[in-house]
Amino acid sequence: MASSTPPYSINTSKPHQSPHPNPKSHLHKQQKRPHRLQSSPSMLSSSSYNSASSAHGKFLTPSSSTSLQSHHLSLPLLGPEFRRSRTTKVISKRNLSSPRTYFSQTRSASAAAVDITARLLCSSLDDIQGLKGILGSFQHKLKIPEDYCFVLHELGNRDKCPPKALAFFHASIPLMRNSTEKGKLLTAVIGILGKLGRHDLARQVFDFGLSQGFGNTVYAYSALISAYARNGLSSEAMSVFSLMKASGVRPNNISYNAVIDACGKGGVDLEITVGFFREMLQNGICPDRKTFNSLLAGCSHAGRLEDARILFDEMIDLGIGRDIYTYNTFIDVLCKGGNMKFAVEVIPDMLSSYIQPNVVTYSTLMDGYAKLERHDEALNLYMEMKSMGIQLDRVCYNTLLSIYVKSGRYEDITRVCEEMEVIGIDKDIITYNSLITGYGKQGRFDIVSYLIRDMREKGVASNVLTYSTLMDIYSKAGMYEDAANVFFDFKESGLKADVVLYSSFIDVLAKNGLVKCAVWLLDEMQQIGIEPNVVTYNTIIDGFGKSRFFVEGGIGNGMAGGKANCNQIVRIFGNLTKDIIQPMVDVATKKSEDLFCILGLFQRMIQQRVKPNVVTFSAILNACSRCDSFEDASLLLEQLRLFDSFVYGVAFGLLMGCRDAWLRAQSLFDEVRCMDNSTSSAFYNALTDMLWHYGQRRGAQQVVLEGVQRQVWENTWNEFTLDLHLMSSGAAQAMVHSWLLSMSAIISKGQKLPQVVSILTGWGKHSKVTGASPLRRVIQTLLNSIGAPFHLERFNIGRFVSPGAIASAWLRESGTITLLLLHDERSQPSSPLTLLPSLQALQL
DNA sequence: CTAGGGTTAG
Repeated sequence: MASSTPPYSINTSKPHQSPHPNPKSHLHKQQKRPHRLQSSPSMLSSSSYNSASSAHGKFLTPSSSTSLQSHHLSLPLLGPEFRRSRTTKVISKRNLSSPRTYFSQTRSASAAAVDITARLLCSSLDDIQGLKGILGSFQHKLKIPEDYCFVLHELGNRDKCPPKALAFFHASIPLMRNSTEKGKLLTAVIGILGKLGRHDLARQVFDFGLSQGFGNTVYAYSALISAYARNGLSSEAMSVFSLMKASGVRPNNISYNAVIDACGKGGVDLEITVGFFREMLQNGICPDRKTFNSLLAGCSHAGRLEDARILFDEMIDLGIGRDIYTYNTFIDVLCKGGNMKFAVEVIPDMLSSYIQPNVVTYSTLMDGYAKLERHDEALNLYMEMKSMGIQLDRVCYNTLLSIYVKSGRYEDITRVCEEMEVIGIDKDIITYNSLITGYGKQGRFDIVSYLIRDMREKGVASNVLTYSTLMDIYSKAGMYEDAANVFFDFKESGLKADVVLYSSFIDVLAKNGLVKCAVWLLDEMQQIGIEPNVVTYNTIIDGFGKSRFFVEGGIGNGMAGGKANCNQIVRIFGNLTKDIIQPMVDVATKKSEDLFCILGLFQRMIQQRVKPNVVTFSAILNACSRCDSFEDASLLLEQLRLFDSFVYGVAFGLLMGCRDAWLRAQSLFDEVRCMDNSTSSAFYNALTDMLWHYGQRRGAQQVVLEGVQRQVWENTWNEFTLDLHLMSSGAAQAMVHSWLLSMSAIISKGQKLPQVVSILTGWGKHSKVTGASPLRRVIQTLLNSIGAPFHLERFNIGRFVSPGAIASAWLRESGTITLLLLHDERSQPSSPLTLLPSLQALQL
């Protein structure tokens, strides 16, 4: 095609994924077309993953760097010394030995330990004296240190109250007889605090141990590394690991496993993670199955399917063996890549190794299907799991809930909640966030408020996702002031913001045309070290020209050059919701300032190497439609060239009425069609709107027909019914023309129209007021202007109807066809003029 | 010391 490879790929992959764009494609949608298999199609061609044809020994020698493999780990992961230094049996056996469990600790605990635990569980927190009293009365019966560790574990597992565990620790330390015993208690409390998500307290108590001279042990360091690992704080874990070595404490295999685990979870570059692994080998410490499982999880996180498969195979070759964790992690890698076919094929493999799939296996697979929107298959697995007698746990319930939320099966949400209640599974923050999303989507803000109160009562702490979710649901409902208040509440929460939180609030601002405010927020987030991603930018670009309210003194002027200021934003939103409509000082000035802002954004995107995707293009096209002049729009469109000359060529060509652009447009349309419906229809809507807006009405019509041919808008076009509810106003208007023309063609062939022909506009997707659909008004105006004999149905204001006979008579009138035919304001001569097939079919 | 779940643009 006429394109050179664009400097950026067009895709809508999530920023944290590592895309491997199909080099042939301009447009690429990750969610629907997982890329992992594309990069190496033969990778899993055998149903047996450890077949002889697989990559034996790849970890032992640097892999030959073929183009397909160059992005895989080409590493001598295991040097020859590893092979010699161990027999596979020793490692296998070590892994098979029963792990030290909570159960074994329970057995070692004395009756007194069980008693004091019960007492402490019902004692109140603020009563430190009481705690000391209880401890004093049991002291002589408690075994040191085992019983104390047992109590700590119990408090952690059952009470889930970090301060109480901490208080018990501090009260118990003086009772320990030496550093070793103190160290054991310290390790226990660090582990518990880490488990409870309080890595901050874990660090404090660790530092306390160090200062008191009993913390400088391999156990304490490992526990702290693991505490950070659990909470996804990989850099902290790595720095503790360094500190450990600097303090002269030699890491053991648990320390290495913990740091490798932290890296895998925390999204550390896989090469760095593997670096720890190599170091481990160099220091003569044997990796075990957990090491490999953690490495595998690292591959999963990084989306490196091929590396995961190599590891998965190597585990057998090296005699490490696989366990349920190995299989589940590997299945997860496949699910993350969307390769469900292969993911389910792992099950027979597991069974032949006498490992039964468990609730984790099922929830992984269910979620894999759900991510591909294959909800039915996900629910089938749920049924299968139930029939196998596998009890759902909290994670699995949450997975199920998210499937119901995504698929809009709201009545099932209630059922699942009741079921959880009956079984005695408490909702956690993920459950609450899902429920908030679900009920928010239904507009049940009463239930949302109840959920927030309920969380507070049950002591479940909100997290940053709760706030982003709330902002999103309020924003989608047009409750912008509520959305803004969520952001200000967040600032007082003391939680750490992330890119999604900022993007959500920026979206709220952008939806109200507050482009400048949005850019201030962009600055603010960068100042506190949060990098914007393509979503952040797309959101702002899309906000251009959306201003639908006026503010005293103008939004720009009052705060020009200043920083984002909460009070000012509050004031703006206050005015917004009070419907204060005051004349803007100069609307045109604001718009040109905003345009300037947007142009600056493109530069920032390029500087920060944020890759635009098809949504960026849609946003730019929409922004063009909102420009005050053709010149401004051209200026904006020109920026598209920086990103992708091919897409630019098509858009600009169509805008200028170049017939030649249609050939390239065809291939662009085909690429867009490979993406999911909402993504592609948004692009068609944006492109059509721009063409329509700038007078290229025949061009707009052609784009719409291309879309119809490719079924971009589901079931939009029937012979006698037109459903416009998924279309933008330009697209809808172009569509009405085409549809009426096609009916006219039908009539001219001698066919009769049915009793009633109708046009559906829906009620408007994001309209604040029911029935106040802008689309409906646009269509009404259009129908009036051409004198089409349609009227709104009495009890369905989203539907225009006309008796077939009347429509037919109107279409037969002499001037009607002329009215319906669309023309371009600009056209440029083309080399052999060809009518598009879609237009020929309509005999236009 | 190892596995699975929740959020953003169109």
